[in-house]
Amino acid sequence: MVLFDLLSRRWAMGILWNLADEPRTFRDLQERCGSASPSVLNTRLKELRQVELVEKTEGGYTLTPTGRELFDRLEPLGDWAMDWVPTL
Amino acid sequence: MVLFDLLSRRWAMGILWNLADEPRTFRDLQERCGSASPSVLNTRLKELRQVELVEKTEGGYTLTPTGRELFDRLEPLGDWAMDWVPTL
DNA sequence: ATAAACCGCTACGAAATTCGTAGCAAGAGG
DNA sequence: CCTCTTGCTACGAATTTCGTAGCGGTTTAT
Repeated sequence: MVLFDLLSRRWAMGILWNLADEPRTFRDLQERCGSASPSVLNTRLKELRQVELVEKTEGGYTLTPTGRELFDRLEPLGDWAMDWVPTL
Repeated sequence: MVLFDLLSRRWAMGILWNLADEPRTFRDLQERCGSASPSVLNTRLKELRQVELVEKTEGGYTLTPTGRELFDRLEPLGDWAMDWVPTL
């Protein structure tokens, strides 16, 4: 599964998640992703841009239309997680 | 995000995906996950069992009810990926 | 009963990924 | 100028994953 392989790289899902609301700068993303190291973050952003899920605009990094499609499928998962985590 | 952290470990999603239809043996899972090394596979299974998403029965490894709930949210993502991948 | 095959899993060194920190070049503002 | 912020690179250390070998146990075939 190509997608799973891509998403299971560290911070990949977190990036998509944090770009959902509004464009974010590099450093903004960094903070929101538990202070991910800039090298990994940059690598991940390159990968996500290469497959056109994320793009860079003047406002910062943001989701492409395709990226948003993916996010829409990712959101239920995140929502479900909110209810699930406390049960641990 | 605790769930994202868990799922973004190698093979985690693949395991859930492959347990969806029927219980699988250790070695069966191994093949289906692109010949993941037994050490990682075992580590991942331990983790997934610890949070009770997966359990071990006489028939092999299988999803718990909670695991299935998660899978139900994961499936749309996989389905979407099928349509998406060709566009690369 | 013995061999052959399959099972779950451990061991362990090599390879790849990620982390953490430091810091540079470029642009904005004072 | 000087300072601040931003995007990003560098690089060694720490962690994760890989690949392969193999052990002990159970079933199947001979």
